[in-house]
Amino acid sequence: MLDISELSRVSGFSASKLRYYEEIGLIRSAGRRGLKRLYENEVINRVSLISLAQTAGFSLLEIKETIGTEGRPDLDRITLAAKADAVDVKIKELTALRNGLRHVMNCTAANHLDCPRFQRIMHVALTKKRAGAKSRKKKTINVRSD
Amino acid sequence: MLDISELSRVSGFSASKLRYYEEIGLIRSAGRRGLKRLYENEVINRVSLISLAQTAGFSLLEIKETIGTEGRPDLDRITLAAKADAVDVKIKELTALRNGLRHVMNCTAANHLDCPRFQRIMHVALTKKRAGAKSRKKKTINVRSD
DNA sequence: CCTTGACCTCAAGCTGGCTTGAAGTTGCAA
DNA sequence: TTGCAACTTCAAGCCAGCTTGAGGTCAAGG
Repeated sequence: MLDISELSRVSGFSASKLRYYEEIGLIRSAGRRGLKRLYENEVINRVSLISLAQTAGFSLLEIKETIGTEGRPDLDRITLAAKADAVDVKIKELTALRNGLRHVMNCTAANHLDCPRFQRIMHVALTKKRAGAKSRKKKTINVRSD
Repeated sequence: MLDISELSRVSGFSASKLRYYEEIGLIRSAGRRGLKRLYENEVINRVSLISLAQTAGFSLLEIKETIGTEGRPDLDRITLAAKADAVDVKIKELTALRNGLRHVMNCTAANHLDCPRFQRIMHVALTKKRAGAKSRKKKTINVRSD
């Protein structure tokens, strides 16, 4: 069992962040010693995973829905599959972005964004990003023409 | 040349977002017709790239520093290389995350986060994420969690 | 020429994800 | 027993990244 300062040190999360996560149900303390929270060792894995999922761009709410509340491990295959696919899409976008950046580093074109080679590298990602313009559902929320 | 509603439709960005991006110097309008902004076609590539970079987790400020203000294409190799490397790290993390999620889908362990196979899949990413916390202290810390 | 509505500006508001601060409680060492 | 550092709660504050609203302007169609 860890107290909050130990968990903080081991995980790299501030104590306030850990309390906040507990408040919103992302992690759970196993009990108290007096007032003080006690955490099980498994929580370390959990916060690492949370951190990773944040890197992937998921909101805390999405993360909660995906990895569930601790102690209630009924992870839904469909949700998991959807998240895995979403991550996969992101991997492809980031790969294009990385390659694009690496090309630009060595590109002598005046305006890199208009360099044909750059555009070819980014093609899939860019056109996908643009494709959301109609029937969009995700991050850039429905665009009312005002 | 596009007006803001055309750019909005084509890019999937709301008009207010486009105005906001212009305000903070991320994009530029080529001029006005009366009051109304006119954008060059290249801006479409730019906003797509911005969107991609956001997916990669960069702040608008970082994006601005990396891709520069339009018309001033002095992209710095070192900055670009650093960003490309950062993206590369993220790709590796996301790959671990995706594989982890796909494993959990088919894993029958009671608590997935403690499943050894899951942990092995995520190992590199998880330990990296944890590395921010120096655990060089006198007291014996039981970081192992399985 | 007049209307219309798509644009404009500027300030204020909102959400997510925390941090900070004030004030209270407690385990533990002396 | 006392002292105090380390915790606690709860409310308020902060930043990024937008959106919303009120009120103004203007170019084009009737």
